[in-house]
Amino acid sequence: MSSWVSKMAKAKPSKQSAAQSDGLLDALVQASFVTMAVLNKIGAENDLSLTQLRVCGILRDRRPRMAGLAAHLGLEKSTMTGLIDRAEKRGLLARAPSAEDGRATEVFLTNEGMKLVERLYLQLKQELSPVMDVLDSSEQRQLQQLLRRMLDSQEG
Amino acid sequence: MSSWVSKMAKAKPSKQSAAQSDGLLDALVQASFVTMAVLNKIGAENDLSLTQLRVCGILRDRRPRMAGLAAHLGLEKSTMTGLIDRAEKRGLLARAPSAEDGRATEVFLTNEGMKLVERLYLQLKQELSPVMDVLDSSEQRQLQQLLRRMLDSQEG
DNA sequence: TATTGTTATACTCTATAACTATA
DNA sequence: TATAGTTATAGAGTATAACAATA
Repeated sequence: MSSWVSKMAKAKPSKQSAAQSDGLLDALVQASFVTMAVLNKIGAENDLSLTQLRVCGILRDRRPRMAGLAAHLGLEKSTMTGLIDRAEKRGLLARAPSAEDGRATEVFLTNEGMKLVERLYLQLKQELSPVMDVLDSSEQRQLQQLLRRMLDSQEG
Repeated sequence: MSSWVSKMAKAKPSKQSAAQSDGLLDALVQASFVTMAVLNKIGAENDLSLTQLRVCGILRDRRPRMAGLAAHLGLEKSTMTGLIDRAEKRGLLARAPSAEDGRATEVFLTNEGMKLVERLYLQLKQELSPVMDVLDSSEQRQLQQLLRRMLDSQEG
């Protein structure tokens, strides 16, 4: 059996019996954990949780409402309140009442937030480049297209 | 600029100015969030956090010590204590003193934990299959190899 | 002395339930 | 009545600091 959610060293090497699709599954999961570890690290270095980092990334070119954000992230509305509260207190983003719906609140990045997000994106690129650059330019394009096709099938 | 950590609908379509490597970066990050969402959902359905799910996956074929586990996950020792406490109380795993080092504690899955992990792995396979099956068999092999090469370069 | 693990403490993330205001 | 958002509360995840036991 293959290693699933880990690449930690095994005590004993196990036999190679996984089906092909398990190999892709494991690779996908492991790659995700590596990517998430990088995102987590970048967040931690800037006092942002993974969720807050993600919110900032979303706000980069959008101005959603609280409920829309919550739905997109798969979180409860009440969870968003605290999340946005803390980021707002730090000056990264702000709230404003919606012009169309008196009940709704829109969320958007402040100038400081925008500057931070640009910095974080560059940092992300830097930290993942060594991994991506193991592949040559043509392979990178190939990988991107394969991933993109999977993602686009997800009601993209 | 591309969507980075999100595939949420944009208010206004922005211009296509990202370099090629940004495209791969975004695809990688988005694929990771999709994968993590599936893992999170499977965990939630079984009252397991992402971290606990991961610990169970690691314990599938290993018997690490507390410190090794913490180092592998990038967490503090004290965090592991609570994490393992809760899973142990649920009967999923257990602790035993190390034979070689009187200070060390080994962690391993109980029979119940093993049964759960096998079930979770099958569920993960089922939930990610629709996404992976967008690609044909040869493309899947290609994707796996590209990801694997990136992962193996990471001191694998 | 250094390492392994736990305890105590504090803060963030998250969900549920109850509430207010608007549609 | 239904929806948008907040508040109150509780449990889990996480880190820091201090500690006990062993190496």
